[in-house]
Amino acid sequence: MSHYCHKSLILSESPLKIEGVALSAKILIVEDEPAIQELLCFNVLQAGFQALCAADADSMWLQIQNNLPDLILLDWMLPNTSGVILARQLRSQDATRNIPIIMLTARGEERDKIMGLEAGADDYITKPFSPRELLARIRAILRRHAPPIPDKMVSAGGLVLSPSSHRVTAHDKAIELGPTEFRLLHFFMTHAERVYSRTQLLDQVWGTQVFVEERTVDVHIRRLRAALEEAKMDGLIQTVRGSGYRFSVN
Amino acid sequence: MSHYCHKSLILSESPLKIEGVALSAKILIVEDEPAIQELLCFNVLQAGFQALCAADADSMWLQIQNNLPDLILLDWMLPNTSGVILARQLRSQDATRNIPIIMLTARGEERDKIMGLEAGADDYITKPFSPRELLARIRAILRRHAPPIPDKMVSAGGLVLSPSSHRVTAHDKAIELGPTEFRLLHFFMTHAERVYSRTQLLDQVWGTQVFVEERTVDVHIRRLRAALEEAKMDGLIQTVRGSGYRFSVN
DNA sequence: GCTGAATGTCACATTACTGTCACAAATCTT
DNA sequence: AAGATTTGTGACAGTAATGTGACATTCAGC
Repeated sequence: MSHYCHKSLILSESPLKIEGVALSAKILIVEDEPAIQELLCFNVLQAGFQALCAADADSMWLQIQNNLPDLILLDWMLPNTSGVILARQLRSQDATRNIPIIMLTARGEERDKIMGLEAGADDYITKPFSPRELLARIRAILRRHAPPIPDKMVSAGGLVLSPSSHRVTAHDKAIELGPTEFRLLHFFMTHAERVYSRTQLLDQVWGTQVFVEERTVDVHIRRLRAALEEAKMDGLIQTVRGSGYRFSVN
Repeated sequence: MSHYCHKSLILSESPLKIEGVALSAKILIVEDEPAIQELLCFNVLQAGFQALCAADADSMWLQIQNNLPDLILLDWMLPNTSGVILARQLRSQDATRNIPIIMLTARGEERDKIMGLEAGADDYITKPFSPRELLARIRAILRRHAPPIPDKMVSAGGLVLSPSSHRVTAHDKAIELGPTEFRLLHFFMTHAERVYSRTQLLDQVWGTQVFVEERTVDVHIRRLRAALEEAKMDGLIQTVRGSGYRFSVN
């Protein structure tokens, strides 16, 4: 019989979001083996998600009817049916078409994996798996399938930067930037008219974990300047000798 | 049971600030291992922060209720729970949502680190760590989360000087100054209508460590005058023969 | 394993700033 | 008025800060 995991209320207090991943995401676990179901459930809850459980196809559909999940963990082998078939069925219905599926399979053979993916799974994971790996996959999938976050577009000095699409345009013309230069420009655009030292920029753009030379900032500033110059957007980043750099529309 | 570290009053005497970081910041240490807690506490206090300690989740919440910390050092492994879960809970409450968290983890694996960050930690540090590293991280995080210091704009005699953007303008027109001239003008604008000897200016603007010729002041005064004159701002700096210089709007 | 993009680092080039001097100009003293 | 003292000014060289090209390494994707 289908049932909520008994722990499902512990951690699903508030629907907060971190980095675009809805932490309160509902995850439907479809797995007939009780021990494994329990394990999955525990890990999923531990990570702060809501967990719904089903042991067979019927209870799965029941759960879905009650409560549309954000992601489905689907066992390859189920009583009377298989995960591949269920995946096909899920994909064929409008309501469930866009719910990502992670397939759980005991067999490590390449062919199975491919078949699972062809059947419509977004990812697969082979048993035995580490909780860490499982959760990493879940997060990755959720992140990928997250509804396009209302994009916090930033515009300054004729530049338009869209964090979600990772694009920068000047006069509707795209500017190609590497990841670091993108973050650097993003930071500058959201902190214009203020001087930042190399150390501050390293903290803000690179993070505190990495330790790179301060002069590396100069190099990236140069690369960013070069990219902006190519789009005829010179002079936006000014050097303040002895202090650092400043982004300014003047 | 929760408790204040017994040394917590020793070093938290004056609420001085360095580089915009409030040194009197309250840091909550959540760590069950007594030896490590003691070590953390000691280092944190040594650095001039206030330290609060908790050995488990309950005492953590108690501490928070009593005294909202500015930063939380959170152990990855805690009795009955984990730092990841606590981090999520902290993030889900309005009162604690914006308190930065540094995760302490014994495991060096990349995946754990990433998971810790995804859980809402702002930074992590792997045991064993050096006190220097720990404090560097703490300062960096505090610096990053510090409310942007309101820019202490200075204006006098038609000039506007903004330390944070490192700019001087006269009638909305920028005036280009070198570092020393900038500091000199900043000092004058904040100490107008008063005569300063060359020695005093050297102390205030150059610092007491350096030893340069007194006449060097004259040269910089001249350069500053030239820059101001170019912006049609003459006569702001007057020579008081035999005594020094004075900044005055007349 | 190969390939290409991204990145960090270095060495070297270039620039900006600074301090000092010599001398000119101004101001004071007698 | 002449000399003494103080300040203004232009030039210059040394130095520190920044710009720049090249290179090695890493890493994902194939």
